[in-house]
Amino acid sequence: MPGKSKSKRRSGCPVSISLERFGDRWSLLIIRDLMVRGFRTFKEFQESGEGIATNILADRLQSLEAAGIITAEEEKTDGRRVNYRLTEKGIDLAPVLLELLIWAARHEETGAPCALIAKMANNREQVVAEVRRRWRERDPTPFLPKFGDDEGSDKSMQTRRVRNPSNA
Amino acid sequence: MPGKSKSKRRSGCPVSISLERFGDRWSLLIIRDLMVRGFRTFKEFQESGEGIATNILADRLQSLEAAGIITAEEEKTDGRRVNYRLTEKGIDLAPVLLELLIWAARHEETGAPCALIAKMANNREQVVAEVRRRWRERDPTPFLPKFGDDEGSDKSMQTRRVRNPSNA
DNA sequence: ATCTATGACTTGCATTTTGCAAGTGATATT
DNA sequence: AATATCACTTGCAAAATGCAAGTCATAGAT
Repeated sequence: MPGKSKSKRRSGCPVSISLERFGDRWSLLIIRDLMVRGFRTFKEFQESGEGIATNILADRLQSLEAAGIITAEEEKTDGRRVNYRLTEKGIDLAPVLLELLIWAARHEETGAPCALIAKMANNREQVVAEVRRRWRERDPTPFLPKFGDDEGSDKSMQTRRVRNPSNA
Repeated sequence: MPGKSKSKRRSGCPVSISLERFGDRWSLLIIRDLMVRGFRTFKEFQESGEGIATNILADRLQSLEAAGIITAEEEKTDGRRVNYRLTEKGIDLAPVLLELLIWAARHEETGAPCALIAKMANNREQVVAEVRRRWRERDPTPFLPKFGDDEGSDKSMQTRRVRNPSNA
């Protein structure tokens, strides 16, 4: 469980440390939803469609908060509701998510529109800058849709594979 | 266990699919060692210092092979030895690893030399190109050292934090 | 003021995955 | 033939996970 046991590190390698933070199947999905889908509350994550269990969700939110990647604060207008938000440390994961997205779109059968991915792959800096802008200005407009969860999304847009535009 | 159960996908999101492939604490470390440390054999991974158990190592090597990220082939000169190597799908993870490295070096206390990380952050394309070149030409020279595993590496080189050179 | 609904968690418990120690079998070396 | 090495397997206890069912503190309606 990432961040739960504050045990010793396996090594000083940055990659290893990163994996101790979010080397599980859920943490980065939560970060993704916070970053590009405008999610803020427990409920939204719970219903995001990936099927995370509530105990795991609660655990991960706490881990991420303890790691300084997200913050949790009460909504003033509704005392029941907690708003989660990425910290700067969290938003700095944007390039990681982007590369993960580009890789999978290129090598796996995904529900992501081919044209969109290609465009992002060719404008990484701009994509990251825009994501960052939305975060800074608290613009909750989703940056990316839900990518063919067998719902919504036009079938003709689904990608088979994206060519590698800058390989050698 | 990534890639073990060929169960249904949680969603068509590329990020989600990536995490199903290597969303655990070990897979990306194996890929890292293959990519930048010139590791080839089971033994080398086992002794890499992160302390992976042999059953997990065997499992991950199989998963990664099944996912088409690495190949396994017998050494001709020694029938016992298996040489693992990244496929193109595998080497295409270089940008992901690089971003993970940069993020952790910036936000966590790592054993990575500050100057080196800063240089890499400013020359991402070149770094990826060089890693790819070594892969293509089967150049086994390690690209990165072991990063302050409480051994080797000059203490004065250890990073505290790397400033964010391109943030706004 | 009470009653019902909602949002964010906890708890219990069965199932799965992990980590460690100890094999196993196929080469290679002596 | 004896021993060592390498790449795995197996057994088993410990930890993580998924699911269902609470709890608890607001909020809004009656």
